[in-house]
Amino acid sequence: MDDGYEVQAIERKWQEHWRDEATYHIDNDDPRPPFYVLSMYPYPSGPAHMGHVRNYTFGDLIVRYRTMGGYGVLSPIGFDSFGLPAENAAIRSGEHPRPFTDARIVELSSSIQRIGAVYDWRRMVKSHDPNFMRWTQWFFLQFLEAGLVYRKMATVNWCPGCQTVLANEQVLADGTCERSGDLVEKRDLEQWYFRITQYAQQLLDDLDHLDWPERVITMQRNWIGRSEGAEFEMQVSDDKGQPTGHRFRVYTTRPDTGFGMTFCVLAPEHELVEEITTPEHRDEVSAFVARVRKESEVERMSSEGGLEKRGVFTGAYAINPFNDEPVPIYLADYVLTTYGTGAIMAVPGQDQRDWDFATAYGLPIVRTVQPPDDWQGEAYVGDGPAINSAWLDGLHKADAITKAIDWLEEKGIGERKVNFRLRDWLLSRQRFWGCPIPIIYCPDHGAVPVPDEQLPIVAPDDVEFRPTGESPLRFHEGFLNTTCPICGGPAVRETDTMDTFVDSSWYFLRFCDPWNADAPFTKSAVERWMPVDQYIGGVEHAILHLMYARFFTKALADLDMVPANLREPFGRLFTQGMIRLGGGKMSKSKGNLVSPDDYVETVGADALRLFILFMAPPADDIDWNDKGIEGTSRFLHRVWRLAEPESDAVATATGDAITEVDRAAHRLIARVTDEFERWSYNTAVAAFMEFTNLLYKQGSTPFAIDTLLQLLAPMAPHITAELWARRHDGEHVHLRNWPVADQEMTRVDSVTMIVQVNGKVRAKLDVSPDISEAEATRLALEAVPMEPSRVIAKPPKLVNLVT
RNA sequence: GCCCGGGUGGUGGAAUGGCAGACACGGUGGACUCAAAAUCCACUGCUCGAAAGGGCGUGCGGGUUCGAAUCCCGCCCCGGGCACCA
Repeated sequence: MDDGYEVQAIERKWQEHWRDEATYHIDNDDPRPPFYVLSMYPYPSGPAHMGHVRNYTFGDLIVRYRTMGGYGVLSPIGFDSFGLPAENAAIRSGEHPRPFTDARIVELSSSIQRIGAVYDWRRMVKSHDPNFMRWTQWFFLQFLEAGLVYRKMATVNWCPGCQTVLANEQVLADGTCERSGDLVEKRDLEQWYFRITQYAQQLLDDLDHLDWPERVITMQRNWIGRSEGAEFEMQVSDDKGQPTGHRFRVYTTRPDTGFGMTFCVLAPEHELVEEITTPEHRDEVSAFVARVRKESEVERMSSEGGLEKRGVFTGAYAINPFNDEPVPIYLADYVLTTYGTGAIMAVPGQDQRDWDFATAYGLPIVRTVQPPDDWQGEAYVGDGPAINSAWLDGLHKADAITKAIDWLEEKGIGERKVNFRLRDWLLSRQRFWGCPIPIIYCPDHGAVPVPDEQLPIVAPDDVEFRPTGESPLRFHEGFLNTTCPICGGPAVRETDTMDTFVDSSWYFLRFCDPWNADAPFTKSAVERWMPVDQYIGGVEHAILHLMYARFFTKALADLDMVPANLREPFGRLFTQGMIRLGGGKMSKSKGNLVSPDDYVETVGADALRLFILFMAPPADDIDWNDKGIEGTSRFLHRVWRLAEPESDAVATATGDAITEVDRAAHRLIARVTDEFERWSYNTAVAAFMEFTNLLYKQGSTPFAIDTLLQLLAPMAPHITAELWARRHDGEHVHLRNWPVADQEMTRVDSVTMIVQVNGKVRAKLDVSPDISEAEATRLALEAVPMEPSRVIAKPPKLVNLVT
């Protein structure tokens, strides 16, 4: 269609304008009130896909909206540029990951710019930039000094596909790697950890003050997994109750059920297993322990059904401190060393799994809580009076728990204990393309921190990638060999690199002060911008990234590197829905990416942005199809023909229509502003369409058109910029203030009043918005003559006549 | 199993106790055109009816209410998270 709307030329022109004029560059001394908008920095995987377009469209429209609202908006972007895909490409091609990564960054940057998203590009941050790595390594050393980093030998999750260990958070429920999908194995390795558990309680408590989606908060809460209970000591004995001198501790959330303990279970890896197993059970126990050690997490968890095979009797007993009776000690694979004490008291009467185990092994079951009369089930976990429990009898759950713990404490064998499911964050990765851990191993001085002045430690360029996937750092003599910072003697470097989630745990702080060469940032720059006012990203980061970044922020505040009152990094979080294709996740590895380029090159970025906004509410997942993109493109052409000064497609309103149209414009301001605040972008697009349709019918006014252009400017920035410039002598719509609705003008003269009979619509009347109840009733009865027994009048909306 | 979401026309969706289906896609018909595209206009939940008009309708079954897509109870289905956590 030749209406003069030359999409390609116009979009290119304005993108160049915003870039060359540095419209969205912001300085730290900007006089306007600060507002920090951030979309999660992307992994540079190449050109943008639809998920990026959606993410950056939301971010961009907020940047432009808040700027028009009078804020000095910080809108930075960076790249999460370390990671496995680049390293895997390097293994395939033999080429170093750096040029590969840099090329992907150029591609992604250009396609982000091509959808019209604006940033302060001067502030760009890249994880693999030595200026950034230096501080990532420095934070590691600061945390080490503060006792928030430690090294230990542990059984860890090993992904054979990625050839590296994984944090617990990176292993899916089915025991596979969240990245490669490989079955995760167990290995014993000496690894570095962040002591995130030290912040477990704070990470839990501070969730209450966040303006975050409820489901993300719930996911974090569950992941932290706080439970209250008691830990107490048990004496190992023979079958007669004669103590052997061994002791172990158990953790329970139900100390009130102690009288119902009829056996104990230790984890197969428990340190006491060897010592307490009696000679006649040794063979069976050894075989069992060996088998469990060999099993992967998945096999261990999936051995459902055959409970008989999941446990073994040690021959030893422990004395139940509540009634001094000896109870048998079993091993079972479902008891984990990593939670609680690795040993439990089993109360089959009140725990279904214990019930099942007791049934399978012929162990006694004693109920210690009276189930309700109509109770049909087996183990009863609900509340009720204690029974068979001597001095606890008759007490209800909460009181009984308190009394039982008091008793354990009085006896000096136990105490109240809070446990968390959250475990420390394993940060070592056996990969090349990551930020090296700045540690030197000296034969005499052990693990020694690299001195600050030697930072950053950057991996060498002359490396050879092995097809096995092993990190080249492990074989690079030049990198490996160094001297001990303490004694100067020969020493070797740590070859592990950091989890890339370390980079993303502080990048948002660097954006506040990205040019700083002497420090990661100044406190004042952080104070100015943080916390992020609006953070935007995918819900897939609900646990990993968002938990780690919260931990970092709290730790940095406690280490006096950011303002002490900065307890949370992201005040407001929005998690957008995913874009799928045919029901499945869209991803590069599945090869089902739909490229935005095709649409940008035809209907243009504005139409694509508007279409994605219009398709669904921002939080909803979208199953991609382009049915309808013609609709938003058609709409923009209608706007063009309406607003272009040379166009005569739409008549100018005359007479009463002028006021009517201007009033509608004021109502549009009120509606769209409200919808922007509520993230109801799909209905805001509908409002623009309705308004445009109205102008086509009623005729336009300059005020109506200008209002439309200003309100539409955040969503469709190019066309509105062009039309505004043409209408207003080269002025910039994005530099204007956001319009404010005139209350007087948003008033309507008449509204539709519904007349119902018994809740069914029988008539619709046009009435004044401030009609009285009596008048409304009179008009209703006039429209539907009858004698109601009751009248529900809700003027001016409706009158319901009840017979 | 537990915890969150969600289920509305042919399709995406709108409506947070008060006109169900805004807006858009698709479809049908018309105008313009030599024709097509584009554009513009009208209609478009199902059903009975020639029409006027009526009946039905928001996963299923109950309930609360003058009035329920919306609130409550029970169930079914779909998506996500957690899952032997003691």
